[in-house]
Amino acid sequence: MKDDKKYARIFRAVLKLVAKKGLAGMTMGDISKEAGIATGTLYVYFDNKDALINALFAACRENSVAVSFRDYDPQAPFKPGFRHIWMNILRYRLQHFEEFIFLEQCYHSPYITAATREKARQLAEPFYALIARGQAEQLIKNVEKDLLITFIIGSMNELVKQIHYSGAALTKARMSTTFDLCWDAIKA
Amino acid sequence: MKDDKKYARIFRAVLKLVAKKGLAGMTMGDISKEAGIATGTLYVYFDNKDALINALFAACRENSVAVSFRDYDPQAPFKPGFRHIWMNILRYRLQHFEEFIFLEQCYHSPYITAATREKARQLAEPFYALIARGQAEQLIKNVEKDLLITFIIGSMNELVKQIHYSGAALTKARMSTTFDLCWDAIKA
DNA sequence: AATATAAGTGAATATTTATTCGCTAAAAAA
DNA sequence: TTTTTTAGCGAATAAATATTCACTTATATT
Repeated sequence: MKDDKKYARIFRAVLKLVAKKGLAGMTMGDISKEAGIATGTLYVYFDNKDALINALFAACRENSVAVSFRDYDPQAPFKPGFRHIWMNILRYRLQHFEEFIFLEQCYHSPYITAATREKARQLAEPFYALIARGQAEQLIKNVEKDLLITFIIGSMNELVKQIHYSGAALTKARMSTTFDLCWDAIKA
Repeated sequence: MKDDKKYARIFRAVLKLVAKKGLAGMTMGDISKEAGIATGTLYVYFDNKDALINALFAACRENSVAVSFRDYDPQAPFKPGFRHIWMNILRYRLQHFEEFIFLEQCYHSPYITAATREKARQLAEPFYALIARGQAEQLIKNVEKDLLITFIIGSMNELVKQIHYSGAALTKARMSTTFDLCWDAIKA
């Protein structure tokens, strides 16, 4: 019986390796060694390297969305709700930096199939709904949602990298400051 | 005598291939074929694949900074000057999307050596100086420069990708709108 | 023009890496 | 318990890829 814990170990190994060597430099041998299993065992769990990466990508994307909306109360006023989600995302990406980098690497990689990509795109729906609400309440600029979302996510992603690599501590003050940048950009 | 035009052809081939197949999927054979030269010739111009990629990375980084400040008048008032630079960057990245993607791919790649990376970092100096001026004139929030720069660049990069992939035309109106998002975020 | 030096070639080689396979050990079914 | 099925192994194989090299062609030097 295939072991769920083994899937987890393989995934963890891949995340660690991608952060260190990039999708390019990571071999199946590296993965098996890092996971503490035989190379052949990887092929018991996955058809090949592509399948492995696609499976991990899908899992990470799904997880990412779930985490974003954790403890979000749709009844609460817009701005605190938005702030809560924004903080969720920032915190999670910083605390699971390897997962974040893996996703980033995948977006422009030929490993990810069109099908996997399309699934990932659909997961963005809740974010569009969120922005739509903000615009309906006239709290957010009436600008194309695509532009707003990319602006929000893009600035955050780069901030995550900057904070991580600079080794700066993520104080509450710094989080608030960076959120304010974002909010001032999009507020009506 | 080594031919400058051949360097250019090799570089152009790499940019095209990376956009299509990623740093990973691009072989030396691919490059020579795309550039219309023999595989061995690549080794006349570069020691190996790593050296080739590092050289192109350095060239692109330098070019990127030069382009950013093209026609910038330091005597002009801050906001129009900043806007000019911002537009330079956005336009260039959209018009030279392959170059942009190549740089993005390199940042997290093991191909890029620590030395190359350090050189690239130093090129960012003019941007820090620009932000410093804006803060001195009290036009820009008094927030850590690192955070501001990553915010500006991060949001722009994601916008470039979004616009490119959505196939949306880059109208003047859309450029103005996106600049306003950025300015509202950082203005004092 | 003759000679020397350097660029250009692409098939051959070396290396790296994904994948397979015969086997053993464990787990499930009978 | 015996049998069957499945997980796990890692050396062996196959495929892909970087790099070399003996040779040709072009360019510079005398």
